[in-house]
Amino acid sequence: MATTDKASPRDRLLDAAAELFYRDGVSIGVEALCRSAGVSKRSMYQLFDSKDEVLAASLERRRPWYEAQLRSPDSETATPRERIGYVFRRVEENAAAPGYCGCPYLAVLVELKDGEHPASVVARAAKELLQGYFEEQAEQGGAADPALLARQLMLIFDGASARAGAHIEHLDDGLVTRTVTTLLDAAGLK
Amino acid sequence: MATTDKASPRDRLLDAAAELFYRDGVSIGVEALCRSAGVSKRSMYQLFDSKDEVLAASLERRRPWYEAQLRSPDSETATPRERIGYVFRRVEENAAAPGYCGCPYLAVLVELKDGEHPASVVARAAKELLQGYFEEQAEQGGAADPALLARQLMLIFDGASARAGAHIEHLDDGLVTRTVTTLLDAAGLK
DNA sequence: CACCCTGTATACCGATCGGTTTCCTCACAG
DNA sequence: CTGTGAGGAAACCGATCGGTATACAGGGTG
Repeated sequence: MATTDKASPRDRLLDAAAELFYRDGVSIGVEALCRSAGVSKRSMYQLFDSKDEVLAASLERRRPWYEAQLRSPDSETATPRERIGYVFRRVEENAAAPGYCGCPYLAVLVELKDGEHPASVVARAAKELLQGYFEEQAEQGGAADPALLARQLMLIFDGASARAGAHIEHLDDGLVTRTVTTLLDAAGLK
Repeated sequence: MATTDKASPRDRLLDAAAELFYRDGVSIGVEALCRSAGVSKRSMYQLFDSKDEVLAASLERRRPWYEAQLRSPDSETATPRERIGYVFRRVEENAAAPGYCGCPYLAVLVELKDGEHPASVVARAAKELLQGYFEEQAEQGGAADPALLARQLMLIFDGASARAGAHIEHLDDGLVTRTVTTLLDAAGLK
């Protein structure tokens, strides 16, 4: 889609994989995946050992981008409260976009019930990273129990992502940010 | 499994479906499903039009049980706050049980990205029912904004279910009930 | 030119998918 | 006893699954 034709087969494959796995689920076939990427199955199996590895690699590839997206741009001047708020404003924005299907990492963890799956490992790491970021900010902001607050924020993050992705909740009225504010206040975050 | 051999093929089928779809996901095959239920494919396709209908019916069948399970036993004397707290204590208990895979309705909604799927309709109804229950209790308890509180509680419910089901969170230390208490307090629930 | 090296296209593999059909057994009604 | 209908066992259907192998086209480099 956004992938140029001059990109390497590997990049085309991973970009197509990220999009298709996200939109259609992990049960999308190798045939359809390769067709969409403009890459032959031969090349795919030359670059990766299995479809599972492609899925894992596509998640891994998106991680830095996903991470950067949640990081407040005015990272230097912002307060911890602002940085946390920024994450959830992004969630509300993303959820409103057409084609939103929730957090891709959580979706993969739910779809692949197997926690040993290579893609599950990547997804779990992404989740832990965000939780670590929350905890860091909570600590910096003087929260009474930074670890607790971080876990609470993850509950909201994943609950909101899952429900918006399943289209049983609309986050366009500040539900998430208001809820987060309540938790931040209760935690004593400056 | 727990199903007796004297149960009707329909009941055996739906019980096996509920268990297998929950544990292994919706991509489980009809062959395995029928084998596990001790029912021939012939009978299955005589009772239902398609595998999708079996899935939907199995969710529908579990709904009254699921619902009753979340309803406080001392329904008459309990306060709204106690009734809401009861739901989340059940979540914490269930999540600790081996083989827990999260809320089956949310899992189905995530796995079947198609919101028009018959099973998605059933799952969505189950979710709306719980949310309605929350809203009812919130109103009865004098919450400032009952609809808002109900939606907040659903965020926690689904976030906790999904994360515990994906085994990236353990709810055995009261994380959920403590978070809920914070929200109930902020909402001014008596 | 020949020689690789990538990469595409495609046929193919055995297994499984959702779904249909045939056959046969067994319980019960007359 | 015979008839009848329910239901299990299993063959079978075309399609698709993940994965492999063969054949061929284009672009460097000697």
